Amino acid sequence: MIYSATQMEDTNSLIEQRKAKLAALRARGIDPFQNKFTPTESCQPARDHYVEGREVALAGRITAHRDMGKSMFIDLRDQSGRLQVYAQKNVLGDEAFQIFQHLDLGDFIGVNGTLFTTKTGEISVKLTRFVILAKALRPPPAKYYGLEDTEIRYRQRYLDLIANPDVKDVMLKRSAILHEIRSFFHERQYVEVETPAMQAIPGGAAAQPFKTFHNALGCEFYLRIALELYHKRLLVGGIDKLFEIGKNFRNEGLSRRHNPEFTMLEAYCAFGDYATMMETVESLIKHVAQKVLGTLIIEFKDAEGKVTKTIDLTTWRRAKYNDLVREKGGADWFTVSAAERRQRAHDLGAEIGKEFEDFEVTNAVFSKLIEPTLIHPTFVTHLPKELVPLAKLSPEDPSTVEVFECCINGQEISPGYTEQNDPIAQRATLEHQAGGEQQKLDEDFLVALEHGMPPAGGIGIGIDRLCMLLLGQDSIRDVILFPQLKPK
RNA sequence: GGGUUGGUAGCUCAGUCGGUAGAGCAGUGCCCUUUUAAGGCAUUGGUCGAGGGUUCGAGUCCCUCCCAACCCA
Repeated sequence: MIYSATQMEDTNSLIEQRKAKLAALRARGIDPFQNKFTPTESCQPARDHYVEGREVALAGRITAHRDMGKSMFIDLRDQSGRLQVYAQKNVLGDEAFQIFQHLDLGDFIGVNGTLFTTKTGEISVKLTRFVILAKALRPPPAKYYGLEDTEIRYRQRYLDLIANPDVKDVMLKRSAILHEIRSFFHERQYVEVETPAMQAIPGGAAAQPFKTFHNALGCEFYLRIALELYHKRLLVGGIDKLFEIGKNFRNEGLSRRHNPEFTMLEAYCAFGDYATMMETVESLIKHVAQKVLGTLIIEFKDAEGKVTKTIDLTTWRRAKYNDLVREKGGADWFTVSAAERRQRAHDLGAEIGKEFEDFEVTNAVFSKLIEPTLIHPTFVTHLPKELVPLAKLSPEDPSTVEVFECCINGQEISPGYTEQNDPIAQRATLEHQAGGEQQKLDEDFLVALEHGMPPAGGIGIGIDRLCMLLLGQDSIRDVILFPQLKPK
């Protein structure tokens, strides 16, 4: 007996029991933490290439065991899937079989054996030899209920990945989405770039930054809130088509749709404009959906698996902002008085702050009453210039700008622009934004523009939100492996 | 920041009116050589999120705080 009752009597916690087993193994000269074991294949391929009697070596985690006394079944799991292993006392010998019987759920082992099919028709491995690769000192979550506790799921995501196969599937698909985005842009001869995450002046968006300090340089840095300004420097430098997928950091509250660090895609195309970028966004998302999901019809399901919402990515509507507002607020919306607009907005149910300017009243109607209804892809174009002060005016209607917001599932997925390349106009808007605080003005960026930036179209897409959309997840935390939580 | 709900065994959850903290699974021991949510018998396991209060007595009632989810801003 290597595990006597007396060895265990003072060890009543599950962790203590496992540590006692570890000590007992070591006492027998067995090191249950091996450096290497080379499997011939993974579990699923072994199953796929079934030949009765074929010798295999497999490695994985024990996720279930069924002890029959003088024989025993375990489930071995690796990333590819699960394979059953059958151990027999008369094959292994008394001592090895007893050690095998005392393995725990969660232990990693390597096995050698031959493939066979059980009476009940399950492809299995008849064990001839095994080695303990890593002993688990803590018990895994229960197998049938999975792991429900949201806090443990997010804080200890590895347990979530072990217990909940759907979670793993979402995370693997997120990886596939990123792969397909890169592949799409590479196919179109875009260059993938990397630009600084630590910036002396955080620009390109209006958001609260995180601050940090560089000891050797003796100065403060901010974590970037956008990628844009460095990308435009690269357009000046002659990199005509570029994209970056990187983390942005915004010092704001957390919610179902906000994580303080999030992944952003930005792409710029010299000699393109906002219309070029509409085509790009449409093609990109169609490409990714088709490759990763195999369909352009996205279904959102509730807990019972019932389809609650369907989004059709096959047709992409293009509509002017003012036209959408007129559809909702009346054909004469822009000809009545500002006071009348305020009254109508209120009557329609938009919340209007007392200090709202006229364009903000209209935008409250858009963002609260129109945008949430844009379920299927819609490019909203020609936004009023007050809303997007950095963008270029539309030659056909100078009260609007050459901008789009791509809305899907009732929210903005991607904004796109004809980028500002007039250094004097750019300086004016940035100086206005800085409010006279010279230290907030990115002079280096303005100097770059003065060297000449080609006309260009640009887009940004929040990757986390794109993943939520494509993978049918309602919370950003369910598409991020380690979402931000308050430290305990 | 405000509101709602929740936190009890490793996991999933009960816990009535304030009266000795429970179940299933997991674990441990015994039986069982083709099981698969294996089965049978026995059995261990608790800072009831933390702290304070009321009470003869608090998982339960009151207060403060922590963490999380959802809704709102």
